[in-house]
Amino acid sequence: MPLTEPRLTPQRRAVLEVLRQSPDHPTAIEVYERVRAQASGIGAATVYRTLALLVSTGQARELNFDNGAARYDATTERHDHLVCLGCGSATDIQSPIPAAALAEIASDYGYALAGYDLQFRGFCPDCQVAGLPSSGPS
Amino acid sequence: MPLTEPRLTPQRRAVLEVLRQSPDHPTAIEVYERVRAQASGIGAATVYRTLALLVSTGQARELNFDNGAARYDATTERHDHLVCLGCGSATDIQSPIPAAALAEIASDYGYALAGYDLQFRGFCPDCQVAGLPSSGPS
DNA sequence: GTTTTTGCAAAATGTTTGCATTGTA
DNA sequence: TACAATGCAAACATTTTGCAAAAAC
Repeated sequence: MPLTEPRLTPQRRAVLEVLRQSPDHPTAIEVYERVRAQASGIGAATVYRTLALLVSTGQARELNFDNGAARYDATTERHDHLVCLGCGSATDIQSPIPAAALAEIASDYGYALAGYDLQFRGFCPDCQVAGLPSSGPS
Repeated sequence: MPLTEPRLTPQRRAVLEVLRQSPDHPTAIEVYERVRAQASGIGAATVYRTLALLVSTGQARELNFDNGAARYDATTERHDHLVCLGCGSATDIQSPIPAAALAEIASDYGYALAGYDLQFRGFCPDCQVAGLPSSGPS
């Protein structure tokens, strides 16, 4: 555990920059590749460590859409996601759940709620079109 | 791809049995251990393959609460989960999102919705009590 | 007897960690 | 000069896969 504030090193700055410029919720390895593509050298372990740091300091969120790699989001305000079953893209959307519903669930089960994660699954407009020709009977 | 129906082998039956007797959403390895504990021999790969088969045939659901191991649920009707941040336990709950809200999302974003996953995070009653003494300032 | 299923071990995947080196207040 | 941060490689955890042996239709 560090005794001082975490430093904003060039590597950390680059990771945060890339994440903020990435609306597509990249994985750690995608962040790593994008940082490298933008000139500066960085190790994969540093990317993992930096992403964990950003999450722990509230500057990023970790997303778990499936059991593949974790994805990261620089949008830290509460929001939900539409995840496409065709192309895997994830779109930010606003939650349709009223806060009152949360409080009710909490009290019903004696839970102290900290938050929730909500993902909708389906096919995005592009994949609906693309899927039509090949989805017929074989 | 098999040309015939999947067979209900003893191993597959044991996996399904164990899962149905497990309300705690076990991981693949936990299912593996429980099947082994109940006498019959089975390999881990068979458990993974069987769980995937059960999910693909609609007899089980795969849960992704965090980026650890996937967890499995023999309750296939739509439901959501309360996940405890203290002990990791997961409780089934009913909190359906109104169909009207789903329809609105679909039309707003042009998605063909297939479903959604909703997990609440918080502390279960036991962990609220247990957490109090040790959560003070250090 | 042909096809499916199993089980093991190896490979693949995603992430974390040990540690020597580098950077910095 | 302490402490923090990096980068590499090794370790780790989970899951998938290749393939020969076993089982089922």
